[in-house]
Amino acid sequence: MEWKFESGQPIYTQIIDQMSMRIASGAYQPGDKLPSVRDLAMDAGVNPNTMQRALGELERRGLVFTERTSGRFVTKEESVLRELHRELAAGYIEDLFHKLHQIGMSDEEIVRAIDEWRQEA
Amino acid sequence: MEWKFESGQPIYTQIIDQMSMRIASGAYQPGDKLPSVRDLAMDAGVNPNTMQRALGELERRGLVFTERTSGRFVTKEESVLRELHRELAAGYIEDLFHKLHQIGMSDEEIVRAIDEWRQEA
Amino acid sequence: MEWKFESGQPIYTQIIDQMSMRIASGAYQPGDKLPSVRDLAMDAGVNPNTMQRALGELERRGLVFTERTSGRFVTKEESVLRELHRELAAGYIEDLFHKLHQIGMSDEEIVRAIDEWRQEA
Amino acid sequence: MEWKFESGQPIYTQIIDQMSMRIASGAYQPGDKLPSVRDLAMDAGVNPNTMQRALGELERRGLVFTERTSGRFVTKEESVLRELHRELAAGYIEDLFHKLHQIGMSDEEIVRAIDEWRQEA
DNA sequence: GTGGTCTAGACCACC
DNA sequence: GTGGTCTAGACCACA
Repeated sequence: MEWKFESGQPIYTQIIDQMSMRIASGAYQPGDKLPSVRDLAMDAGVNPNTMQRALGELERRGLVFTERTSGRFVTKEESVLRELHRELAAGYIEDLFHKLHQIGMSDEEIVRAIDEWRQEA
Repeated sequence: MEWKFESGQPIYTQIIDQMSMRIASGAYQPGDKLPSVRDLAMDAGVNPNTMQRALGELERRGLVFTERTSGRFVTKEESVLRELHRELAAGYIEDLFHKLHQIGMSDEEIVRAIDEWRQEA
Repeated sequence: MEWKFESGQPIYTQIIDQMSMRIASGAYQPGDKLPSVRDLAMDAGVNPNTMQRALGELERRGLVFTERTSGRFVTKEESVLRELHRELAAGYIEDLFHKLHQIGMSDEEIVRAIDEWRQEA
Repeated sequence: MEWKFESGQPIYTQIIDQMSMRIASGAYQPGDKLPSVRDLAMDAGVNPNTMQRALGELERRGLVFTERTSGRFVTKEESVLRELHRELAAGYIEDLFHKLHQIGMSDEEIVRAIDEWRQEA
């Protein structure tokens, strides 16, 4: 499991995104215990406070929950996980359309390009 | 115009991608003269050699051409630009499918998600 | 049993309030022997003199009484306990109305809010 | 305007509560510019980070909004302010019932005590 | 000047 | 050991 950060965006939001991805992809399964804040922070090479902030936000979103003295766990709520999938997909799709709009493609051209790509692949 | 680099991938390939994007988006128009290697390198905060290498590759791909005495220019060949668009679009589309496959979506689900997203937006 | 003090108010009055609450709530039952001044003071983390002063006031109010040789005891006088309840209740109710007046609610609105709260809960 | 903190509860939550109270009471009017994070922090005698955290939460709740370089302002959304009043009132009322339950009063006795208190006052 | 982010390091309560 | 909170101090982008 690797961390990859790019400049120009807060690290804690990038952690949120990458942790969300890991949960959505099943790298962390529902009910799994996450590594401790300190371990995650060391692994990502960031300050524990920064990791804590990201995890706090993930908790606020319902993706993880905390048991005071034993650790953090991935939620088992299916509805939350379904919504996570929906939001991630919407985000990535929006990114795609945004980038392709930038190079002058219309929605119709994009849809056509997707169809063509699928036939090739 | 800003440069954004992420760790974990060679800088010069990232420069190639971003320069390609600028040409495809029209930020650099066909026939435009590019800034000097030294200026581009300073602007991007990279070593001139790195920028040189990236520009060499862009030239190999036909996106830019050099006139010995006066500098580098964006190609005016429409076929090259069309192909650039096609390749960029294919790359982004592939990225999208890759990410969504990672979170367990099938091709059909992805296509459906795109349709839903377009209706919402 | 925990002690909680806030700045901005004399400690000994806060002790009086919290001891009153314990008696009213039955944490200390009528006739119960109280811990020694020294133990109470240590437990609360205050100077024995401060605790002594608070206990003196509780005695003046009739909530506790002293038997020279054996210690301090919670009163068994029902009338005193009834009055204690009445005063505590009045104090808390006054607090509530004070706070809600501060945010601009009239007596009628407060009563209505209480009714609504009880229906929800 | 004074700050009062009690031990046993995180400072940042107490700041949230007290700032909410100030907004609800009109001490800060809708649209008012708040003092800067640093000024508020100095005034409250806490670290700027702690104040920042509290203000961030107030923003998440919609009570204040930020204009990047000019400061933070109290929301003008009436619905948010109405909801704030409702929540504050509910919280205080719940506190009252909780405390009075602790000293053995039933809901009916509490309501009766409130009526009696209002007649006396 | 403003808000926003990040690090380093400390202390706490809980079990 | 766990998460949670707090401080001190730094740097950034923006205008």
